[in-house]
Amino acid sequence: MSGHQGGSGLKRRYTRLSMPELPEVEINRRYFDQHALGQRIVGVRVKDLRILGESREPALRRTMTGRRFVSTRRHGKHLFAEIEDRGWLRIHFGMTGDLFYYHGVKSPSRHPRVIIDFEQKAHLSYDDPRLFGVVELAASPESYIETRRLGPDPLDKAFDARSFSALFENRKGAVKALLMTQEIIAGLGNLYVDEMLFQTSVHPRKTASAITRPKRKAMYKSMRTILCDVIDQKLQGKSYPKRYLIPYRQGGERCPRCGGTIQRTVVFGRTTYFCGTHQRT
DNA sequence: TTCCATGTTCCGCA
DNA sequence: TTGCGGAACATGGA
Repeated sequence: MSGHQGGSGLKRRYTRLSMPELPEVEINRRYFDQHALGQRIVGVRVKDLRILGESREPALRRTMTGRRFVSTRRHGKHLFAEIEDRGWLRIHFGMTGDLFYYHGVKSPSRHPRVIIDFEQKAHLSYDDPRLFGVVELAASPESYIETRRLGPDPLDKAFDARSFSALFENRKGAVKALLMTQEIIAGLGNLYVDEMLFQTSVHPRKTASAITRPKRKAMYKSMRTILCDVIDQKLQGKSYPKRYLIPYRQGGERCPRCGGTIQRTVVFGRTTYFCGTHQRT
């Protein structure tokens, strides 16, 4: 993972990040580190109980109040924050989750679901208009990952090209389905799966096990590059790098790589964009 | 008003 | 066991 400090992007607010996939969760993790770590928690307010997952509100309040967050971790699209001597808080951002740190009485954000109060009127708000996210207590990241059988994180140092390639063995389904399945690899979402297939000229419906070893290696490199570059670009407040598919997700557009036509279809139940010319079956 | 949405889970079926 | 399609969740924006 790119370990350097976030730039001006971490000072963003109060505009939303785009929908949360791995890069957005990583940016939120650094935002959490910068603003919430080490501060004493004086209160927890749950504005909508539907966001809580397995945890109950009194348990959440009791566990966190009077404590501090001492570290964070990210695995896939899950953010874990360690509560001193009390386990962990897990945040999943769903489709529309986001974090806002602010001072004062009134939340500047529009859909606060859980607000963590710190000393001196500082607050961290978890916002989520669509309520698909989850904020709950967890024993540890490891236990959660094991219980949910989550696959490796794409940016984990120990997750190398060989391990990535091994995921394709005996998989008869579409490569897009493989990459989207969190139990196989945890953290890739619709947008970035389409992007890495586009950049490596792989058709989203191609049978995973039929993809050659060299191609898998290229996909691995593309995956890491895309995720790291997007994190860096977004931290700098920039848009997507040149020749990315992402800005062309409307269909009928010209492919920025080969001039072909960008097609729209559905794979694994998700809207899928690809270039009909250079991404072959 | 209708359609769409970058996530996840569950169910039925092959 | 694997794989796939569809529905459901809840809300806002184009």
